[in-house]
Amino acid sequence: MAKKATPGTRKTPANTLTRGHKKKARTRRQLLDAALRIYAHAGVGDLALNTLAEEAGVSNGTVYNYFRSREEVLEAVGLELAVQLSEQILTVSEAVDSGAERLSIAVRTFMNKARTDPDWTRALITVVRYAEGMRSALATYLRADLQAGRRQGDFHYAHEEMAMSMVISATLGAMNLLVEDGEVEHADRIAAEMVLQALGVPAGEAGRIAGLPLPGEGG
Amino acid sequence: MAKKATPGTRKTPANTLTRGHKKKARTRRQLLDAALRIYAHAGVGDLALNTLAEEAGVSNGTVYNYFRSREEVLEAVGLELAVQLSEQILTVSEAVDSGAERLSIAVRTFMNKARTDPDWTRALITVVRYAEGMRSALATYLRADLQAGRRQGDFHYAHEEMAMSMVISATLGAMNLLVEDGEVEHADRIAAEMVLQALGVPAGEAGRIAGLPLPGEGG
Amino acid sequence: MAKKATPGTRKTPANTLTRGHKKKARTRRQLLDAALRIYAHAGVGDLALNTLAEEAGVSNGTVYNYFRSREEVLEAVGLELAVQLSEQILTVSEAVDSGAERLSIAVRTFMNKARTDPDWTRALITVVRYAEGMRSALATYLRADLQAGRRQGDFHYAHEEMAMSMVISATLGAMNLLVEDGEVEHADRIAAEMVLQALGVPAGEAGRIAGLPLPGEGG
Amino acid sequence: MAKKATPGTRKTPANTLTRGHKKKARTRRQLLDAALRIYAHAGVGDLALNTLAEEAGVSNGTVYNYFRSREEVLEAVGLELAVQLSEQILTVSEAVDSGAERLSIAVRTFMNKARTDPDWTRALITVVRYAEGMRSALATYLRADLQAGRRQGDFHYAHEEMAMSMVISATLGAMNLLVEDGEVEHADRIAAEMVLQALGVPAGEAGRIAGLPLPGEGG
DNA sequence: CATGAATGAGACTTCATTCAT
DNA sequence: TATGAATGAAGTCTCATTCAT
Repeated sequence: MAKKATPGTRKTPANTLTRGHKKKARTRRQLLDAALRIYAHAGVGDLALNTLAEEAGVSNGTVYNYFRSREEVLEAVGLELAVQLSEQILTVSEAVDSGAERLSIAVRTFMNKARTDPDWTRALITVVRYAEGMRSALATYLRADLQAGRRQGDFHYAHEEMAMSMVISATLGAMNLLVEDGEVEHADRIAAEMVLQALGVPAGEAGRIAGLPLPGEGG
Repeated sequence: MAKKATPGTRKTPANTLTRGHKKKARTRRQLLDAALRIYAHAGVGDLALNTLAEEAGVSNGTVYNYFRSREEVLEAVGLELAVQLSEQILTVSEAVDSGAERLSIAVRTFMNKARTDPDWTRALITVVRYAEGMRSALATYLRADLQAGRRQGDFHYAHEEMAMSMVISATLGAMNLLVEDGEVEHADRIAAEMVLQALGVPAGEAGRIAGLPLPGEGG
Repeated sequence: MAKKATPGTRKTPANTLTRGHKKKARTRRQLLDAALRIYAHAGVGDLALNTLAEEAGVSNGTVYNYFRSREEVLEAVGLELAVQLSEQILTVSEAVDSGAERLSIAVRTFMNKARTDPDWTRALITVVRYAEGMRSALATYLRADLQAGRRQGDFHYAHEEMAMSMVISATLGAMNLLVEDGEVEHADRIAAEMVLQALGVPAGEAGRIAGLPLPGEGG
Repeated sequence: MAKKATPGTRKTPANTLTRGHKKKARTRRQLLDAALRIYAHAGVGDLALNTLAEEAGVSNGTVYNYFRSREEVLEAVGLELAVQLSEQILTVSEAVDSGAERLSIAVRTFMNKARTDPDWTRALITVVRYAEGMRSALATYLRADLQAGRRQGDFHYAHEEMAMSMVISATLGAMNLLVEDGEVEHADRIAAEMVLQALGVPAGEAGRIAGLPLPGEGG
């Protein structure tokens, strides 16, 4: 057939260790990781399955041992991202009761993630745009904090869905700015402060909450 | 670029088509309008030139008399939308000096546009996502208002780019909510109020500004 | 891309005359003819559209300018064959009133067709097997003759559907024998005689009818 | 039957598997049975080895322990069906000497089989269409009856191959009608009568023979 | 022998683009 | 310029077959 490269077929002298035993789980992860890498550098529309296979180092047909269709790949990637998202959110702010503080921590965590892991962030933004369902996943975590903040007298918003929509959009917008246009000093605090203010927290209080040390930051 | 004629693209070199450019312009507009209609109901990835030609009522080959490639069509559509956007913005708030009020008017105008013209709104959102340059067009108008508001002591933001990014994202997010999830009472005022608050306007003042009658609303 | 042959694409120095004006109709016919040729030499399952395109001398995508899917190609080929079939049947036996004679003429005509045009016959057999609807087309013509023959006291059958099924099957079986196993002397008369007898025509009478000169045979 | 050896593919070199061939034979049978079930509900083209393995309850790789290729599976299925066919034919009409009666019994037996076991019948029809060699297997049994009937003065046919071809085709056609279009009263007798008449048996005599009680029918 | 993940050729289909009329 | 048939690269998906375990 005179192929030119045949990257992931038979010889693969280097990754013999990948030929182990938990192959199935490993391959699935390779595929999902590869998909996230592609998302980070291209749009959803550009996730071609042969590209995905190549990036994951498997052959064309292997993708279909794990997903029944292209659509299912996209779903799975979205789900994967949502799971990673949950971990981001749940790890942090476990011991915090204030809804405002929790929201601030969440916003700042995401902003910092955007700074330290632009690829993951780009993938997230891509998926959120594509899969409206992703927003629901985000909203689930958010809603509790919004309601807590309101109960606690910190938040004053007229319409919960609008509030959630704007918090999510604004945060993603800020993350996008960070990822695309480069560094901004204290971007995480600035973003958190604006979000808090948007929800009715007075400027001074918003600045104070946004300036609290992040849990685990040692301080 | 340096092509010699560039007939239907951008500059229309003034020597070629002094005659018969009437129909030409009309066909071009048909194509752009058709593209917007398609954008509204599908994504960018789904703008097939076949479909575009059919929607515009011309044959597929004709598209290439006006655009050199699909890419150029997308660019032109983005530009077209930017122009319509300018009209939206400039028409309104001409006689208003307060940056905060001007911003409020802009946000509310867009929100109302989202309510009354969902197709145009969907197209706008689609294009903004696709063409990052679109954000710049929006930012141009926005920056003046932000700076005015700050000069006038209404806005207090720490980082102008962050502020612009969040205003744009939040507004588009709110528009999207309106378009996809249906009616919200006073959505325009709620959105404006939140945006103003995010920029540091105290709650009461933000509510007052967001509640002012829109110019031309008769009131 | 380093393709190796690219067989049916551009050069084709011989059929420059096909580049004429009635291209569309011509191409469609090329495709249908090619499909029949393929049917004759392979089964329905082997009608790959790239094979079809190559056989027809057009490119891969051109097929889809004429048919929306592979399924539609198969349908169209079946229909085409049915039309040619009608012509076969209707041309002959126009002036004959006897149902038995008409049936005999039909059987013999098909048998002779099998002798003189094995490819067409193989294609017919292939399609009949594949598309059950084809049998209906045949049955339509047949039913009238069966009923006429019965009214005229020649046919005596207990169940019309069974009778039609057996006439069709038997005739196609005989055609298949002719096509696959070679020459048989007076195959047309033998087949007609057996079919008539199966329908209750006494042996002598069946032999007589089957031996009548065919219309247009000059005799 | 004479079948007990032939466990693996074709020749079974006699030295290899003198032990443990019990399970092997069982798996092979599972595969063949599964193939027949699939044939009954789909075409030959749809017999995917994946599906076959699943239907047989083994993994896809296992198929290749019993057959060297898909082609060989198809052959084996044809052979298997031929064997089952022999059983059908030989069981019946052992004590009958008249060729006409034997043929009548055979036709009626198959017709009844079509009524009581549509799956087997569909598989048979599928295989006959696919494997031309199957017709030979049928012809072998048939030829003896045809010749006996002719010797005994019952059959009068002009060409033995044509006669066999038509008997087989007509019977299969009638079976197909029964299987696809549902019940027909006395379908077996009607079919037998028509076949006998086709072979030159006078109507009354054909009716009488076709109406004889089937051996084992208790009559 | 059994398993089932991996492979890759090949089929179907879409669509941006070209070009003769 | 307008037309629309033709093109072919590229993508989605299937499935017979191989092979390490």
